[in-house]
Amino acid sequence: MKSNKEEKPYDVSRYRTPDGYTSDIAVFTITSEKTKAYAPPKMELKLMLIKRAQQDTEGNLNIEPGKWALPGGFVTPEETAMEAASRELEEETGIAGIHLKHFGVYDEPGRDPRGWIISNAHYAIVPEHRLFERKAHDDAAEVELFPVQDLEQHLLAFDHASIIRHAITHITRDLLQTTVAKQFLPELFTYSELQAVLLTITDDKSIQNEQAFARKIKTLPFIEAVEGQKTQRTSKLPTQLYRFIDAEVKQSIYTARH
Amino acid sequence: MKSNKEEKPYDVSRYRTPDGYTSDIAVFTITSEKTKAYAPPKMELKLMLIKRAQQDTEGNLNIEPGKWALPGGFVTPEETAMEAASRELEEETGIAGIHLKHFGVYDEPGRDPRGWIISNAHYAIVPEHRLFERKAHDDAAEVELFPVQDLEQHLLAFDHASIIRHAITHITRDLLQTTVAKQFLPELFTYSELQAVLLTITDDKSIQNEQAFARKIKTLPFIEAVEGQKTQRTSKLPTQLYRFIDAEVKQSIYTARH
DNA sequence: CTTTTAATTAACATTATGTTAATTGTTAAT
DNA sequence: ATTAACAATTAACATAATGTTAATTAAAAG
Repeated sequence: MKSNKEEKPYDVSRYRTPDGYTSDIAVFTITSEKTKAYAPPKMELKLMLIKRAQQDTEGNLNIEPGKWALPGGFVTPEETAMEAASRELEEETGIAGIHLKHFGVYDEPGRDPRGWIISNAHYAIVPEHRLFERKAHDDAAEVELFPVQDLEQHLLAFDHASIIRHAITHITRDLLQTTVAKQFLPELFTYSELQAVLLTITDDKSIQNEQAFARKIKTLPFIEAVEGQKTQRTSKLPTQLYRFIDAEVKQSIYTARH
Repeated sequence: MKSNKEEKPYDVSRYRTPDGYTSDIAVFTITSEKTKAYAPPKMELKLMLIKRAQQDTEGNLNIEPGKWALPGGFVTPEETAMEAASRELEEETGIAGIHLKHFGVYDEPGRDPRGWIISNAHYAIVPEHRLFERKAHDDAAEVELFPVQDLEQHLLAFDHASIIRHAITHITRDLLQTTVAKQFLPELFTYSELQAVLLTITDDKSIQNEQAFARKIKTLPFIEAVEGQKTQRTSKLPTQLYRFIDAEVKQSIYTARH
């Protein structure tokens, strides 16, 4: 904030102020399908949306009814938008303590017919198994997981189509350029499980190639093999387990291979 | 926004609303110092800050006077925060049409003593030569460029110390992982000029090494050599000029070298 | 004519990758 | 007991990229 010429100190009443500040959440999960025993799973990235009801619980007509929308709600003055996201997510789905990341603000005039409402958007990563906790809580809205590919065809509320496109762009970039893939995986995982996560959002040849990827994972500075820990969940042959370690990742496009 | 149980449609008056929505801008420039003729310049990344006045032009006491702060101001309902950033930047410095990027929102309760004020933060890149246009406009506040290293020691307004740390983190990452370095350079540039820009924020060995970097630039898919275009501004030997081309850059930490 | 210097090229050992093939350890069927 | 199946792992090797050191080039400046 600069000291604006028209500004009187401590008096903000002269400005028109926003009619609301909301927090929206793009909830991603990866569903795993076991095609058979002792084989790596097929994975698919999905986004959770809720269907807006015709009317709220007080019987009032709802805005944008019947359309699919991101979960979210109004932020209160006692919390940050990220705290609100966490709270809303728990109210909506019963899931607490999950990974959240801010990725954008939506403040285009007219984006919300109710007034000047600013949306602070986050994406969340929920491991598939934690979604089972959800069932008990979905008392209100219709909730559904959509594969990220076929989202375009659905009728979305407000400017959520645009927000969702950005969310997918951001999570895709973060999966490739940060260690956030960790959030989709168990503490210990095999090379093929990590590979399956990455292949939900990329067709990179070096990641598709099993031999190359299995060789590469051993040299990554932010992943370590866990001595003596093996699993048979992806193959009959007991397979090495890995874990992410805290290591700064800063990769330059000017030194990387292309 | 979900259809909250307590929500009446089209009636937002029941919620407490923010007292203000501001747009702040971390204005970066790289200053070039020519140590001698026919040699690459020494470059340094700097951040522009303004010193908050004791009182505004109406003679009222100002808030957080004497502290250094990011330029910025209140967003109006007819514009986005980015448009406000662009407008404020022009009002403040007379510079129009420069590169802006959103990097965060600051909404911690109590961050601004004037009330519930949400800051939407951007960084801006201004080529050094465009700062000369500034002189005429700095009618009001004291403006100064600070090397990004020694910012910690200055007294900063509000939570701007924190915002500035994030701004530096983001521009550093973007310089290495996107082609935004383009914004600091002329249309055509030599390998040593690009190298000098990158070395303002990294000590990566492969970028420091001249031979390696000069060899590498020729293979980067997002940069092309401009046929027959050479310059002598960095050396006596006429030097090849390059330009950025539009090419999607998506680099994975799982395939890159470490 | 000589020195100076950034850019460029050369050379070569080292390391990483792409690719194809073989080996391993286990399950499950015969 | 033997064998087929198969994901993981290792091996092998040609190709490509990188790190490093050194030589060459072209122009300026004395």
